[in-house]
Amino acid sequence: MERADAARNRARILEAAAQLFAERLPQDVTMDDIAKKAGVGRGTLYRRYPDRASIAVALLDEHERALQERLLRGDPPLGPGAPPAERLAAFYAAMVRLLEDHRHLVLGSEVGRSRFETGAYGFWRAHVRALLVAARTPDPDALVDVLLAPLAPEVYGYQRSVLGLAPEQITRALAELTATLRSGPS
Amino acid sequence: MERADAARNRARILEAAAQLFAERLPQDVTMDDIAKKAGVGRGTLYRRYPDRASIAVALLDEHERALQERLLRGDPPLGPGAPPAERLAAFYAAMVRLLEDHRHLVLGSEVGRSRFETGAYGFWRAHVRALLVAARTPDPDALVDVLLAPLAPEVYGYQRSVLGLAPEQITRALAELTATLRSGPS
DNA sequence: CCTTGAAGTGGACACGCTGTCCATTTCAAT
DNA sequence: ATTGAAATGGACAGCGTGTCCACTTCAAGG
Repeated sequence: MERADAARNRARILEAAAQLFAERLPQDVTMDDIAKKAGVGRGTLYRRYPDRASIAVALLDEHERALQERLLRGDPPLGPGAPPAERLAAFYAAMVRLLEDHRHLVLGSEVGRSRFETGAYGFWRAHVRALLVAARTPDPDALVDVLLAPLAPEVYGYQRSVLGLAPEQITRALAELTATLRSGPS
Repeated sequence: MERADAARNRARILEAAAQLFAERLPQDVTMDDIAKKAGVGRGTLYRRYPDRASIAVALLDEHERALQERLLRGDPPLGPGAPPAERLAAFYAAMVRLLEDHRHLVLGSEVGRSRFETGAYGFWRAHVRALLVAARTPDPDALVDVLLAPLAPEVYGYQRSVLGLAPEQITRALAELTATLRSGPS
């Protein structure tokens, strides 16, 4: 069980980190900033979260879980039941939504480590790979990361912030990629 | 004009950096390492190259120029003349080749800054965008970065090093994406 | 060949961030 | 109230960065 002071500090840390991530670029938020803002010592911070990424992951966790749950057991086309190409399109749309709602957190969760090492990536990968297999795509293992690449937070951030594209435009462009599945084995 | 000692040191720096990038992960190569190995002071190094990325870019420059030249004026399908979908496939194949041959350099060229800021990305972007326009794809601006995303060095590195995929597999998977162009406006 | 000043050099320095360590404090179970 | 295990927080060492400037080297002109 978690001690009272521990729980209090955990909450403080997460709240402080959320604020800082919202107002600054993730790489400009230092562990010291977070500790200071949370009113907590360095050691306390490091005890739970070894780096920025793990804090962002903690903040993002519930949102990602919710989507993972819907992918596994939700209604079609996001959940099981629809044809693979449509499920992929629905997945893209949902991910764009997730990226849009938590852009800075997602960016923060990848500072330092590469996105492939995170648990979430493994889940998205397994999901899309299953869709590829269901669609009888040749060599799903090679295609899956290719199809996930456009969802990298930096790509999305570039499209939104620098190019000024609307989320719907991006979703539509991603939908074009599902032609890959629709056209069947080549 | 460049002074003799300046030219000598420039050569030393590039050679030292090339060796270090080859034997170590780019983020583990420090400016100090490069200066030390080149037998040059910190100040001298920073005078020409403000960061690691600019050194990697310098090393990569001629290879990227060569491909850019072939895209503009080479034979089809890489150069002008072939249908857009085939030119895109050829571009993918050439990029895989470039990534394979200079993987560590490409990775090094993106340490710190995001890949979208490099001059090279702008060129690849313009090229693919022109192909999309030629194929009468709706909203080329949204699709172009999506199609370039799988060529991010981290993605390629992950597929090669962690998953153990062969370059040909990756090229083939990328070729599937060109279905997006072949299927015509939706 | 010598002078000259501009270009180039290199290493010391200050700074900021990271991650660890441990003496002290706080908690909750008895 | 006691107690020891858990938690805390700030000091500390280490490392990499980027800057600064006294010194050196170059090459052009007399």
